[in-house]
Amino acid sequence: MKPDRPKDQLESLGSFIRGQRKAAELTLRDLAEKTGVSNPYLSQLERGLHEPSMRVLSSIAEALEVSIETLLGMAGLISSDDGEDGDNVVSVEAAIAADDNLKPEQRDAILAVYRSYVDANNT
Amino acid sequence: MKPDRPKDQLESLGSFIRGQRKAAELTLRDLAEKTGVSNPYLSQLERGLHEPSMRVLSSIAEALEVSIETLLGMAGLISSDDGEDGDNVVSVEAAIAADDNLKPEQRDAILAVYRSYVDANNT
DNA sequence: GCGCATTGCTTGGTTTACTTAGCAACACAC
DNA sequence: GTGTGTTGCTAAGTAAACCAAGCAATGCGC
Repeated sequence: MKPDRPKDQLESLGSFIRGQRKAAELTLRDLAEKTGVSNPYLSQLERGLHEPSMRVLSSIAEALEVSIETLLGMAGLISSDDGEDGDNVVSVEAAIAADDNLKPEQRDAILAVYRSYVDANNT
Repeated sequence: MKPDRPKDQLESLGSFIRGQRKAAELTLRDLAEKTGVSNPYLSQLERGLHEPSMRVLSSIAEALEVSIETLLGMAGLISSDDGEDGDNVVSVEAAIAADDNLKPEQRDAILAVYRSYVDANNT
């Protein structure tokens, strides 16, 4: 059984968002406009009543100028784990995905090549 | 107007997940069990038909042993900044070299593609 | 040939994220 | 006092995430 208490996490995420919003002297409607999320929903998020989607969360992160990792941490989703590097399973896919020397379409292309190889070898 | 291309992002996220799952030699049902997400929904995610919630995404990240940042990157949500640069060239090359799913000639081919991209972008 | 197990996928429904319209409370004018 | 303009919030509905059940296809043993 997982301890699983997303309730507190959502509340602290909400409080954090509210704090950041107030610090930036934004109203709910201001933030709604900047994020493209409706103000009533933002209100509910700040009170921990809902779990926002990635899209909403990243919009908020951008509007409030905090990193999305910070928000994810508050939501308890990045929590403990491995963030660090070291020797995590080095996968080609992960390395390519993380490589900012590549343009998105180049990433897709190279991944497609890679996958086609792996696929062919597995079948 | 936003360029609005969540479609491609979802598809590449899905492809990436599928690639990682295959690389780990897991079936959809295996992954479903590890993540607590139903296998039909995973199937749809891998085909880019839905945008997963943070909860689902982080479950998948954990099960596949990739960082959630990587998945967010594939989903186009971590987009811009994030600093380090330079030596992920090394890591991509290292990852390809260490990948025993690839045959030697496939390794060379993929490395050639990768280097040509990086080269083109740097000049 | 006939099972039967395992693969990925579709269908139909439940739950939950999210929006649009609107309300109560506190301001500052007049 | 009665506006008008804010603020945050509630209510009711729509859209989308997510699940349980089951189907078609492939593969292996008989």
